Amino acid sequence: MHVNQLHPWPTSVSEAESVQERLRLHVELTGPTDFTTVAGLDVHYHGDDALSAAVVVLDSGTLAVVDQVVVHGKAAFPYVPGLFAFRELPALVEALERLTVTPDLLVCDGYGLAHPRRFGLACHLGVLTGLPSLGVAKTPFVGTHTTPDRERGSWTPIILDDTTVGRTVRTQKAIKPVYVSQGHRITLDTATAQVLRLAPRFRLPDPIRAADHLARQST
DNA sequence: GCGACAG
DNA sequence: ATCTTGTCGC
Repeated sequence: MHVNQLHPWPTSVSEAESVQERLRLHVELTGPTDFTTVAGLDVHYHGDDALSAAVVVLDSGTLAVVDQVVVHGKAAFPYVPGLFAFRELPALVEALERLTVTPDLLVCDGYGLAHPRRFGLACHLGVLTGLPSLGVAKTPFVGTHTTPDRERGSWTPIILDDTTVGRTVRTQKAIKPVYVSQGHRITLDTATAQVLRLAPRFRLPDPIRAADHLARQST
């Protein structure tokens, strides 16, 4: 698939923050509710700045693998909370470009709207590709929230500056919740429903698990 | 001011 | 994220 090229690559924290402030204006918070194929994205780090970026496309109904790509590269930015996306973006974009199919939804490992400038990795990948996207994180990052009930499917809002920016979602009974937020061209209801549908058996959605496994195995 | 801070 | 041992559960 084709991905719009990244704008002048930031070389400082302030430049990276400017890129986020500019691109965030393109985020759309409504979109389709159903998807034929779904891509999971994840990155595995080795040593200093070496990394493997994996994308696995699954059939949305059967969860069978349709296509997969691994790219080996280097972190493109130092780790700075809030600018985490700049580390993995070039490798993930290259992996997406090498896909033979265009997925209908990107399921990203990290945050989307639940971000200090409302523009986490999931938003960034969504805007660059033009595809619907959502973020699933394993730990809280910004905002306040309460604990959801222990039943699978229960959730609570994540609030930042009096605005809902995501949800804690219990994907399995009595298992730690995940933190879901919108990326691009998707509603929070749809993002929540998709995460639950894609995580029928484990804490994390199958597309992310598949990408995680592929990135690890590729070492 | 200090610590914490997606991966 | 990674490092590494221990522990729990299928």
